[in-house]
Amino acid sequence: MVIKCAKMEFSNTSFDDSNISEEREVGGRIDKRKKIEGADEKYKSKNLNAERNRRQKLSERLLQLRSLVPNITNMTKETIITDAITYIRELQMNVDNLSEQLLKMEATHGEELETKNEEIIDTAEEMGKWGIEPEVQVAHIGPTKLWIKIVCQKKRGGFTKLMEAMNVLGFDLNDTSVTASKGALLVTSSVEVVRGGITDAHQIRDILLEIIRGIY
Amino acid sequence: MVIKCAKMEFSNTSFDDSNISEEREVGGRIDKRKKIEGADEKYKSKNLNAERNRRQKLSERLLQLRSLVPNITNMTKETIITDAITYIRELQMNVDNLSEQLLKMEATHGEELETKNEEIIDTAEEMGKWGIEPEVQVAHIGPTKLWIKIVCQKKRGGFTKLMEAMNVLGFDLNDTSVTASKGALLVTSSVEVVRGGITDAHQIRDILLEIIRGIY
DNA sequence: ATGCACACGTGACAC
DNA sequence: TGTGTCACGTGTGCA
Repeated sequence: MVIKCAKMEFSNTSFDDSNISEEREVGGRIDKRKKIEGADEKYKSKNLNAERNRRQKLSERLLQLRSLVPNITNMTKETIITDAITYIRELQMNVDNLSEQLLKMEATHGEELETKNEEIIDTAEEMGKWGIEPEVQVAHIGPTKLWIKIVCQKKRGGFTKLMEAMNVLGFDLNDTSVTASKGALLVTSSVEVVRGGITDAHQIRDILLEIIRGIY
Repeated sequence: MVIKCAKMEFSNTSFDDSNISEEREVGGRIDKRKKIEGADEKYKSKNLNAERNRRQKLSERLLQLRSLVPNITNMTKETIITDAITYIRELQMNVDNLSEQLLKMEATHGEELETKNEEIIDTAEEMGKWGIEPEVQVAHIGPTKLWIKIVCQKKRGGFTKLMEAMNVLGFDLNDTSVTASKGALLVTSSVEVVRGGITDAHQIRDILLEIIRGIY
């Protein structure tokens, strides 16, 4: 394989290469090739500048890529690309793991909700099977004393929420009896209204209805 | 800038280049430069093969990088690197978003746990302030009838868990009274043991103690 | 024909 | 000394 000498003979015009004909920076190094050049400057390849621009752009891109990759082993071209490859693989694994964890977390949340819904369905079915209907009764048994009867679906934490709600309403529970049976919760309670709490029976009934509806 | 013709004259030995002197694959294209070559083969640069290997390795790396990036705009070297850069940026943003979401989710979970712990501490402090101690009493009031008294910290869902546990133990709750006060929960219940459930009072007491400890 | 992208072989360095 | 990396200027095929 031989390249003909006649075709290789060339020269650059002194115009656009005047800035680099004297000294050229090449990756921090100085290309002193000009020192062995002859004096004849005649021919210039057409795509010389194009090739220079192409090389420059490519080097810039390579530097950009270099700046993106944190793990640096070497400054050489090949290692830049290799590091970029390993970094991309790392990032891909990272994304996979994270999305997997996120999916699991969402799945557990969905599971919880699902089991809760199943519980509700179960209790609702059971209540319906036994002809038990949600019910709230409120009756005055004194100026600040109330008798309350609640029949609702049995649900985890429902009783506690009911208790908290009644505390917030300003009810002081004197005595409470709870019976859980057939998927339903029967609560009878004698309460005393304190701190200017609500005393109107109908209003209390509506509020309690809202509460036991809000639980589900 | 001129490169001397004498220095550019060169040739390759027919040995290690015999496989490529006839035809060379260059990126899917065929380099037919050999057709204009002369017949003189004398000089070979020392690092010719080294440079060839270097270029080959670099091309391989570039191809690897190419295979990793899904979004393809062009097959050119520069676009390969550009696409890789944009892809890396995408992956980084992806990782950031995912980890942020994960952090938020974990934070909400941690919040819940924290509030639960705060609740426990509060009830424990309140109970201690009022001199209320956790307590479980079990007494026989018939062959298959038990009277149970439980004093424990008030905790969301604790009562329901207690009920479920007693259901699992084979207890049928005839009547139950619950009083929540001073951060404590007082439960008195008369239950009937069915389906060959446990009837030994001490054993039941230990189990109930384990349960109310397991709740927290 | 014109521009573009590429591989090639080479000299110059750096370690 | 050699080994490896680089930029360079080209030749060549393709759109």
